[in-house]
Amino acid sequence: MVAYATAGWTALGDPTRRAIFEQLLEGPLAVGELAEYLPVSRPAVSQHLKVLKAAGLVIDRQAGKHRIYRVEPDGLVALRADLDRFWNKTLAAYKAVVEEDTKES
Amino acid sequence: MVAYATAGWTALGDPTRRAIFEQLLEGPLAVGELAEYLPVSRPAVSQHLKVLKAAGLVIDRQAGKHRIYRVEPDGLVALRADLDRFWNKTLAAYKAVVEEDTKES
DNA sequence: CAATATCGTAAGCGTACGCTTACACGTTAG
DNA sequence: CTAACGTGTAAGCGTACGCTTACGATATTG
Repeated sequence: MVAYATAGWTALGDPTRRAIFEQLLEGPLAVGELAEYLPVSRPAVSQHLKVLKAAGLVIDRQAGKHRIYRVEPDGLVALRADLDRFWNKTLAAYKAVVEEDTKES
Repeated sequence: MVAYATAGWTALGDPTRRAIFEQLLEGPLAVGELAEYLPVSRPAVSQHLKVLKAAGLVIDRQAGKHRIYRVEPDGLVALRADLDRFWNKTLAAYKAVVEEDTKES
């Protein structure tokens, strides 16, 4: 199994979703509050939250009339797995390049 | 400074670019060879490589008629910095949640 | 029960963007 | 010098997708 955080990469590929996610890193917020920090409408935030939730990056909780969103580690774990794999393979490639350069003298 | 790998996130946000990048993780390739692994045309690959290069994720080297692309660590370093920040803040948020739950008994 | 608040979703629109075809440029070979 | 190969880029097209407005659903309040 190679494991891909396809949904995660796609989710954080959008600038507005990154902004939403970064804001939630500062603490849980309701959708309406979240929208105040952003230059887009509340429904737009709702739609982005749906994507972030599907990627396991946020989780929501009903609190009276409000729906509180907060960050969740699951999606980040998958992204870290991918990124670590990228990193290790990149280093291996670099090592190969260095050895190749050393060989020719 | 907060540092954002904006270009990196956007670059790897596209599935085709991720496929290109993953292929390059297996070793350096020319544009034409790279295109053989993918369901898109060679010019499309060229355009994606331009984006990946701007994000510091790949680097190119002229080799005769061919132009060899290979992965580069710079872009990954920036992504790792962002992801580590996400991770730390997420853990801190979780810690706060646990303490809050412990308080109420 | 009516009224208000908070939110999700449907519908529709506009634009960014990923793709292809055609062409231009540089390099190598004959 | 011509021909052929490998590639980048311009032009154009089609569609995915991010956004807004309008509406429906649920939960609290009076």
